[in-house]
Amino acid sequence: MASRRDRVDQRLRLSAATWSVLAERGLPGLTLRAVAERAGCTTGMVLHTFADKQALLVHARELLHQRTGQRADAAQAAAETPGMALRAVLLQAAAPTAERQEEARVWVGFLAAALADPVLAELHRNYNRRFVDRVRGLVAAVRPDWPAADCSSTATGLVALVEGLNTLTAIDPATYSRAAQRVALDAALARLGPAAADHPSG
Amino acid sequence: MASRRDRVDQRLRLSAATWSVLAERGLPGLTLRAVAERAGCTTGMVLHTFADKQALLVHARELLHQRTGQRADAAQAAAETPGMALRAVLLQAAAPTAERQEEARVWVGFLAAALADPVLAELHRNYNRRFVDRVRGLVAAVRPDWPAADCSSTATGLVALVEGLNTLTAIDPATYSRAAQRVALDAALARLGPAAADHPSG
DNA sequence: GCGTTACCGTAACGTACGTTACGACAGGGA
DNA sequence: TCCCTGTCGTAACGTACGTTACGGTAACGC
Repeated sequence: MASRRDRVDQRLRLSAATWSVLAERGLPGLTLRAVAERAGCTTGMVLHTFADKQALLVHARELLHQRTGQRADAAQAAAETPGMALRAVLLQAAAPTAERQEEARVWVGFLAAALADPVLAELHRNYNRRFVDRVRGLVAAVRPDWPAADCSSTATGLVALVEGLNTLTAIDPATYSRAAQRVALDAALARLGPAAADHPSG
Repeated sequence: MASRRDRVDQRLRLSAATWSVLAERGLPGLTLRAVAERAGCTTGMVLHTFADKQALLVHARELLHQRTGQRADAAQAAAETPGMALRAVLLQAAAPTAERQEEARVWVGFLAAALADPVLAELHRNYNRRFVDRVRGLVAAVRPDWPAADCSSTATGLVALVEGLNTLTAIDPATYSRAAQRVALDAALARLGPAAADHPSG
């Protein structure tokens, strides 16, 4: 066979371009032509790498999940105690750095797309439940004395809070600043007792 | 002039149809033709009532705000204590009745649209800040001893939680059931002291 | 009753979309 | 070297969109 270019790298670049366009132009601006232009190629190449638009969307969605998962892993691994790990994981999921703010916009875009696309909806549910599981595990580590049901409900509540901070930050960063997010998160974590609130730098 | 039909009623029906289509087909499915079909008329009539698609979107967005505001007013007025009012307002904003679940989907659609449309974004910010103000006032009524800054941060946190419950319910009603929402909300309200948690029926 | 005026359905226009077909080109195997 | 297979840019197709122009129609003022 001839000129076997790096397909994996191409898929990655294209889905990153998808992401970039989605963050900048929103869901209506996400067209194959815009993605191709952003990636520096043509729509022909895009549809040679992905079967159709949905395949591109799905891959970009998986990429988003992969990145958030890796960052959560890193935050969790760097923490010294379960309480700090829980706080770090939640904070990085909601923190509005410039890069994260772009991710929040992309997240909202995929959420809206998922409302009309069963495949994306299934992905979204799976990824979110995985995140809930992660948080539930950390909650259980912080409060081993709690029954499983309490850990579960606490986890869903914390995830909902983070999700809400995410979406609200995407549309109104002025009201939902980084400081406001931290305060809201620490207030929720205070319910877990002093162990979770025990953090050095704030 | 001739046959002065009820323009106000027409605008209301059309924006309701916009809403209905948005809930059912999502943002990509929201076309003038779909709205016209749902409203039982033609695109010509739609564009005689509204100047263009964005005007229709704006009106539908205002209608959504109006309905949520009215329901919040009702919940607040029916409560006997400030604590119960706060809980009722937050619960009705997050509660996944069938009608409310449709509203949650519409809300997400408008949110995604606002990310690419400055006019809708401005509306969204204003309406959300108004809701935060409402919640802040209720928090201050429940805890008059708290400084304003604490009431403010508590309000933003509660709104973020409700918003997160809303979006997550829209995409995954199984995980975020009505019961799960109530538990998460009551857990957050418990931070305000026993006054807010004091509710008769649950 | 008739002219006028507003209303709204019909039909078309231009554009942009996702997708497809085709041709040029470049790298291995004989 | 020649062929052959895979790659990707080009160009077009059909469709659906937002929007506009136009004509018929029904109600008021006189």
